[in-house]
Amino acid sequence: MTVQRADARRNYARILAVAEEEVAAHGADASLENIARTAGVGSATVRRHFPSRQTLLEAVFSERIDALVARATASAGAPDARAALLEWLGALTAYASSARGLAEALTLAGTDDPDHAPACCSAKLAGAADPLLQRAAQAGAVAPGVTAADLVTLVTGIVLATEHHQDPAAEANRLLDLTLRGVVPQG
Amino acid sequence: MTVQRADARRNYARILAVAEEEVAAHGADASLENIARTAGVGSATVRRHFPSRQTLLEAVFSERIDALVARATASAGAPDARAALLEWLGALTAYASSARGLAEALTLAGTDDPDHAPACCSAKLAGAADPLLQRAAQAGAVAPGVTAADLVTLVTGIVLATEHHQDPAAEANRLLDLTLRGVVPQG
DNA sequence: GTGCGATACGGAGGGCCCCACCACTTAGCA
DNA sequence: TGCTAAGTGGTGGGGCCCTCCGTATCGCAC
Repeated sequence: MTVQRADARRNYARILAVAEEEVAAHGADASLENIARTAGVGSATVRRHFPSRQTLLEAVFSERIDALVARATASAGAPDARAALLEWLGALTAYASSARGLAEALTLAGTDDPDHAPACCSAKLAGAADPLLQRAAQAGAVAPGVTAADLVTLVTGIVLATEHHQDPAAEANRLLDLTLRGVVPQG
Repeated sequence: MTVQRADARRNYARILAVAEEEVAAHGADASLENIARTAGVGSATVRRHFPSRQTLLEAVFSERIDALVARATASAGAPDARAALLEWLGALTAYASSARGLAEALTLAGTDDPDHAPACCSAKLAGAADPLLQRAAQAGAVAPGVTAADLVTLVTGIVLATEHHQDPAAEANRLLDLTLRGVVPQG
C-alpha cells in the first residue's frame, strides 16, 4: 500500500467517532454492526479498518492513553517520587473506571498477536509507569518484586471488579488505596 | 408449585452436569444453546430451569463455593487469625483462577435482582470470610476500613486481570501477595 | 388399571450479531 | 481524460438468545 486514499481516511475517522460514543454507551462489547450503521458505512468497511474488536478499542482509547502516558513523563521529575507514582495510579484508575470498556480492552491485550503487543494499550501504560516506579523504588517506597506491568494489571483488576458497583469510580479508588497501603500490612 | 416432577429433576441434573463441563471449557460465556444440545434437551428447557446465565453459573459453582465456605468456618478458630485469613484468601484465589467463569460470575452478582443478592456466590463468600477477617482485625493485622466484601472483590479483580496470562494461577497468587502486603507500604 | 389436569417439554420463528466473499465504484496518477 | 488498484457495501451463512405455543408426560385420584 502506498498511502491511504482520501475516502478511506474519511471513513476511518467517521467510524472512530461513532465508535467512541457507542463504546461509551455500551462498553467494550458494543455492536460493531450498529457502529457501521450509525456511521453510514457497510459492516465490512468497519472490519477492514479495524480487523478485530481489540483493534477498534485500542484506537478508541489511544488518545486518552496517550494523555496518561504524557502525564507520566511530565511528572517523572517530580520532587516526591512516591507521591508522583500514587497520583498517576489514581488518575489511571479514575479514567479506566469512567471509560466503559477500557479495562476489558486492557485484559484482552496480547491475547491474539504475540508480536503486536508492544503497541497495545497496556504495554504503553506499563512503559509509561516504569520510570515513575523506578524512581519510587529508588526512594525505597516500593515493595520488592513489583513491576510496572503489575501495577497496570492490579488497577485493571480493581476496575473490572468494581464495574457493576453503584459509583464504581469511588469504590475503585478506595480499593486502590487499600491495595497500595496493603490489606494486611507488616508481612 | 407443589414439588418438582421427576423428569424435571432429571433434566435439571443433566443440564447442570453438561454446563459444568461446558463452562470449564469455554468460561462464563459458554453457549447455552450448545449446553442444551449436548444435554439432549430443548433450549427452552435450559431457560426454564435457569432463567438467566447468572443463575446457571451460580448453580455450577455452588458446590465449590460451599466447600470454600465450609473451609472458612472450619478455620475460624485457628490459633493464628492472620495466617488463617491469608490461607483462605489463597485458596479462594487458587480456585477462582482455576475455574473458568467463576470470577465473571462473581462480578455479575447482584447486578440483576437486588433482593436475590444474599443467595448469590459473592455474598456467600463474603459472609464466610467475615469471621476470619474480624478475628484478624482484632489481632491488629488488618488495615482499617477493610470489609469482607472488599476482600472478595479484590481477589475477583486479580483473577479477572490475570486470566489471559500464561500460568494465571501463579500470577494471581503473586499479585494477591502484593496486594495483601501492600504495593507501596508505610502510608 | 385408567382417566384427567397440571406440569414440563421442545421445536419453530424472530431478531441480532459476527464473519467472509465478490461484483462494483471511485480516487488519483499518467 | 482513461486506466488501475484501492476501497466499498450488499448479501448470505452460521450462531446465539429469547419467546411463544401446541404437545407429551407425569403422577394423583378413583
